[in-house]
Amino acid sequence: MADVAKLAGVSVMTVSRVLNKGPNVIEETAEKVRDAIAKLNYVPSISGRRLASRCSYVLGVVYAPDKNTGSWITDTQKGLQAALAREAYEATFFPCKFTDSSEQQEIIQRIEMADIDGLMLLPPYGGEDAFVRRLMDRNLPMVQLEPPNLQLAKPTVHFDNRQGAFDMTQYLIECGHQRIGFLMGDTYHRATHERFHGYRDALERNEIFFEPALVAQGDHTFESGITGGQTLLQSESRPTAIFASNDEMAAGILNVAHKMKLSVPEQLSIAGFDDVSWARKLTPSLTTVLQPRNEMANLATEMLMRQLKQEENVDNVSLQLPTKLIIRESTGKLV
Amino acid sequence: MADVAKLAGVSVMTVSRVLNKGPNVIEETAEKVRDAIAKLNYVPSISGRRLASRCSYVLGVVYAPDKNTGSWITDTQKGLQAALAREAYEATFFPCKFTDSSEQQEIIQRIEMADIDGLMLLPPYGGEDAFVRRLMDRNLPMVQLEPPNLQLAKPTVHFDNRQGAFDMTQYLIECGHQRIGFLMGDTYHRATHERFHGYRDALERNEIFFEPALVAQGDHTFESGITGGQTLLQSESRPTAIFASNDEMAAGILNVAHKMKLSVPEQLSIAGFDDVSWARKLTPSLTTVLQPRNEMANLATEMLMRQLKQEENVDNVSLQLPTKLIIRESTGKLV
DNA sequence: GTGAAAGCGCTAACAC
DNA sequence: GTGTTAGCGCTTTCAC
Repeated sequence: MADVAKLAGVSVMTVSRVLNKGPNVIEETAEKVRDAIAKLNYVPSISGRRLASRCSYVLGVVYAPDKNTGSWITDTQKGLQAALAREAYEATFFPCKFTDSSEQQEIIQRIEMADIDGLMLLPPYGGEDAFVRRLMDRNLPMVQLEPPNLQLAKPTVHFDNRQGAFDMTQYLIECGHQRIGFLMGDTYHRATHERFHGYRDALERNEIFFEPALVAQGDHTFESGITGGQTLLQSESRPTAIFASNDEMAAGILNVAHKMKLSVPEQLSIAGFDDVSWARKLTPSLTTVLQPRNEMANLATEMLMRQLKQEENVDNVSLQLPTKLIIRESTGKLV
Repeated sequence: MADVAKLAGVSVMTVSRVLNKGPNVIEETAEKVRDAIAKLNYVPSISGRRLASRCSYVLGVVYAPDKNTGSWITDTQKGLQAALAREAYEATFFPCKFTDSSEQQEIIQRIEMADIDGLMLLPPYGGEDAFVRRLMDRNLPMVQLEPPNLQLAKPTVHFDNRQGAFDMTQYLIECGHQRIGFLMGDTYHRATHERFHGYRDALERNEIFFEPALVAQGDHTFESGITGGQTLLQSESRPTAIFASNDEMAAGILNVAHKMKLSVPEQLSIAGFDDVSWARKLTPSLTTVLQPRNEMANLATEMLMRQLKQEENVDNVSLQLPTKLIIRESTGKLV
């Protein structure tokens, strides 16, 4: 930078101002500086800037690679990176196993060491989790995506799961289904309850009596889709449609249906939730509820950024995003 | 750090030495320093270290989120993060669209700005690509994962695709198949040719005459699996098994088979390559070839690290990793 | 074994 | 509008 200043015949301060698009630089001077920069092939040192400005221009992202079997990470990264590129920020990732507290301690240490300006929490983190509370104590600007618990998690960006599930159930009913099974997800997660509510809302709206026997408990894994699917399909009064609380489980039910020689959707409709990247690649392709995850990450990043720049206090912001019904081949009228 | 030094009654230099596990610190002194660190809840500033040591402790990863429909990124991140955690390094990601050269210019700028110590290139990058060459000119330590072209890409870590494809074809033959279709991937990619070679090797070994009519051209997408599958299955002398050059395309063929009411694997065996995360969630679950991608990333990271530490010159290293046959439900004997 | 001095490349604060 | 001074928190170098 000193070289640039010398070549441009100005002080380093002016160079710095040009670089940061600061005010108080006359266009003519700025031009000279830019010329010098180009001539010297100068690239500013982010480390120097970080140290001097006490700001790292890095956002941390905490996620659980093993739990996020959906496209959470990939989708999130897309939205995140789009927002970051605009602001010349970077991201650094903290993969967690989401298991024991000794790991939590270690992650917290890594986060502290990493020198980040803000933190983004992906599911299954969030809410009242001891882990999150410890992070909040560090009072690092933070935003939680689709947290398991909404109350204790502001600021947050989350989906309207209830409406999404309502839409799906309503659609299945309109297809002529009256006996609609529901495969629940992990009960500790907020979205699970919301989706179940949406399902019940739609039944009620259509004056269909809710039958507990049509509900099975899963845990969001493919395997639980298989066992849950078996439970529901082997019962005497088998449902004509099953709505699974996520795509993984729906894939498991698809597998069960195949083995029971039930053709989908002619004899059984199957729907999922999430629209993971491979939902459309299943056979038959899966009807599901799209969560605009990259948009979520984009918005969350912007929120974090506004907070960092002190443009806005977002402590109480809780942004809710709509979902979208994606109708594919796995659902339809009974034949 | 100055505070720690004062409290421990030593100089900052000694604190630094303790932190970096440097030599020339008597255990007793080190203990005092550690106590002070604990008492003050001190966390060293990575920015200060970076600036002073002219080393960022960050590795860059270039990848194409839209092209990597498989589990490349997720798997790679696992292996990468495991290796990084050991070395107290971080990673920063550069998502690319892999399209026009104006984007390439921009990415190169972002890479320069990012102040990274080394670079890891994920497919479809690598080889003789102009983009890569420009990166190499920066002479930043670099390692390429499964590059499209091996010759111009050292150092590299890649899979033994030919052997993997041989194993799969051999297995299909042992299942009793004689007419085995092959769905090719993008021809610009090295792995495509290797897999095709492996397929032909196995045919030859078993004295099965190679029939060009049994080969269709795809481009690694699900859609090309559908069109390719249709081509192969609508031909008069339809194959009894199809080996697709990746899982995406195999999923497409599965879809075609379903629509043609061909039961898999009773009437048609279908195999893929890659073992993406959702291969086992297809119905029937997909027989495929596992690439230990996280191990690859782990090894690549270590190579890069050794290079950074000048422990080893890896300029000519080209590490080849074995693949593994994963037999699931989509293949079997003809019924 | 330990410490003092200098400086990494930048920006904050203020002076002009 | 622009420059000067000081210092961010660490490591390097060299002296002791």
